[in-house]
Amino acid sequence: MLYQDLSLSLYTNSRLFIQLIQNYLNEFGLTYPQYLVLHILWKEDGILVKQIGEKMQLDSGTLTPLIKKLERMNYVKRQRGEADERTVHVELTYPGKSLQPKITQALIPLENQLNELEHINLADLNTSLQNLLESIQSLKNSKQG
Amino acid sequence: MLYQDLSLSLYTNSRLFIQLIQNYLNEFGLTYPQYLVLHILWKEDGILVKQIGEKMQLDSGTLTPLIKKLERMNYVKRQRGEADERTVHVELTYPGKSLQPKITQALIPLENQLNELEHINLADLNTSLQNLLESIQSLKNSKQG
DNA sequence: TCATTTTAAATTGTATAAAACTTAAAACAA
DNA sequence: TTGTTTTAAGTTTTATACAATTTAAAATGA
Repeated sequence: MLYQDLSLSLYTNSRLFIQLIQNYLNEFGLTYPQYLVLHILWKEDGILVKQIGEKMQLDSGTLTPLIKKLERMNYVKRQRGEADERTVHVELTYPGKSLQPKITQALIPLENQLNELEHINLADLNTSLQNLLESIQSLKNSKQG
Repeated sequence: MLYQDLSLSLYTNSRLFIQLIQNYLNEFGLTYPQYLVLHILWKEDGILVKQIGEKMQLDSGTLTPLIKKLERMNYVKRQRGEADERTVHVELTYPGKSLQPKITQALIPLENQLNELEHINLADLNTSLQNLLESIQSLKNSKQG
C-alpha cells in the first residue's frame, strides 16, 4: 500500500509548502494560486485562460473567478479574443508587471532557507515528481480511452 | 528558483493523484479527505479530533465539518471526553468499520496500475517526501520561535 | 483559592477545487 | 449551406483549507 503513503505525503507536503510560501505573499495580499497565475504571465504575457489552465492543470471553473479577482486588484486585464470570441486573453497591467521584482525580492529569504537543506536534493526530487506527474496524467487519460 | 518548480510539482501532483483516487471513492460517496479520516480511524479507533489533525496537519476548522459529515453518513460517532470535556473522541460505527474491506477491494485496480510504473521508485519518492516534510515543518516552527 | 493563561473544538469569512451544467462561438460534416 | 459537434468560458453547487475569532474547560501561578 505504498501509494497510500505517497498520496498523503504529496497532499501534506503540498499544503505545508504552500503555507511556507504564503507567509511571504501575505504582504502583497496574494494567495498562492493567484501568485502562480502572475508567475505564468511574467514568463508569457497575454495567453489564454485555457493555456494558463493547461500549465496549472485547472479549468475555468477555478480560474475564471481567480483571474477576475486579479483583475479587480488591477494586476491583469481580461480581453476577449478578436479572431476567436470564445477565448479570453489575460494581460498584465503595469502594476501587475511591477509586482514581479518586488515579489522576487521578498522571496529571497525563503530561497536561502531552502538552499540550506543540503540533505535534500531538490533537483532530483523535481525530476522524480515530474515523472510521477506524467505517469498520473497517462493513467488518467488511459481511463478515458 | 528550483523551489518554485518544486512547489508547483507538489501542488499539481497532489491534486491529480487525489483525482485518480477519487475515481475509486465515488461509488462510496466519499471524498479523499473523508477517506483519509476513515483510514486513520481504521488503524486507531476512538482518537481525538486533535490527534487526527496532527496526522493530517489540519485543524478543527477543517476537520469539524468534515467529521460531522461522516457522522451524518453514519460512519462515525462523535463523543465528548468524560475526563476532559474540551475533547471529542471519534469512533467508527459498524457501517464505518464495514467499509474498510470494501474500499480496500475497490482500490486494488489502482494499486496494480501504480505498481506497473516500474520506472518510478515509489519507495524512494516516499522517503524523499518524508524528509522534505520534516524540513518544511522545521522551517515553519523555526519561524515561530 | 481565584485570576490568568492555555488548550480543544467550533464558528465565521474568504478563497480555492472540481464536477455538472450552460452559453455562445467555432469547427465540422453531409 | 445548415445541422451537429466541439470548444472556451462562465455559472452553480458542494466540499475542503485556513486564518481569525469565540467558547468552554482545564492547567497554571501568585
